[in-house]
Amino acid sequence: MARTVEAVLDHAAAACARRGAQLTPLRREVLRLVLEAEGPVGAYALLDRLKETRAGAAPPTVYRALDFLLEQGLIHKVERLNAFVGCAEAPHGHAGAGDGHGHPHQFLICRRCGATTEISDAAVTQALAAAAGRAGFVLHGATVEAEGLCARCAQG
Amino acid sequence: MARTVEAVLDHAAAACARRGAQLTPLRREVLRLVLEAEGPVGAYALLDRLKETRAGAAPPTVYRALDFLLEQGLIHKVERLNAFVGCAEAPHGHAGAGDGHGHPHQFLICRRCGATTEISDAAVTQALAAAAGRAGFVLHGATVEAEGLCARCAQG
DNA sequence: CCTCGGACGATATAATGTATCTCTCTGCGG
DNA sequence: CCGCAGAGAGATACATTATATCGTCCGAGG
Repeated sequence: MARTVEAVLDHAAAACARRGAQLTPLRREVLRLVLEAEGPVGAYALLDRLKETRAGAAPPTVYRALDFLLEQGLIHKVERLNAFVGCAEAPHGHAGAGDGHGHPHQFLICRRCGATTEISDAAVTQALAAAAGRAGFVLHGATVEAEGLCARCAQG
Repeated sequence: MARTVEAVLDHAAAACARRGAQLTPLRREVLRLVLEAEGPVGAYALLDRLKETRAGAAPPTVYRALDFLLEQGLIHKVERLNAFVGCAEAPHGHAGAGDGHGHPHQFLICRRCGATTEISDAAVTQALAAAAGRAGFVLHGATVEAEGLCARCAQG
């Protein structure tokens, strides 16, 4: 897994460079922390972890890095949790499309175990686009976060 | 408009009573403030307004009332804005269904003027249910918030 | 060399949300 | 009438999330 994360980081750095942005050591470190987390992580949890290697880290340190990573489509914010997760599709490469910054995606959030799964369902995206269009609304992006029980928790 | 709000409040009180809950004067006052607001209102904006008539009001005062109103399906929370709006369908009467607490709904949020429109699109709801089912996910509710330009702002 | 802009450090503060404890009111059984 | 249980609400403190502001460093380009 550690190797995988490093590979994703390298890939992310290359993707940023292609767009004229820089995945600086700090930003890379924050991205690593997000990717290494088991699920969605809060900004202050990241800050605590970041402080282990960067004593001077403060809230803006983390938020600036997170903003950058969001813009680059490398992470997503889970609005219902005020937390962040790595983008499941970032390794496959894509840039600021569909969501203003990022690709169309949806989250399935388990209320029992907290597991958060990213999906990218075309039917949902299309249905929303159609509904918005019907209202004369020009769609730039959407937050779609489902709550319920994941397959594992639903069985138990 | 004032008459309309009062009518909605009376209707809401009746709906609560039917479910064995009470729309107390405090809760009614908070609901009134939400309904009178032009768009989504933050909890602390409500608190400030509430203090005009209830000097002792504190954060828990507002949050408890908001929690109650959410449970009763009389208001919704807009996660992207950390703000609250009256439920567009509450006047027509419905109770905690589809969303864990509330009916399935979606928001269209204008990034220019902040206008927030509630819609209830069956195709979106169904597409999301289908996608969740495919992942073995038991859906309880969903937050669907689109961002873009409302019809008015898109024209200008 | 200069200076300009982006990234980052550092401090402070704002905004949002909870925990907890107490008090009061109300209805109800003794 | 008394006292009790439970909901609603007051009050303080705290926790969490997010932003504002200012200063410094450093590399790119003139």
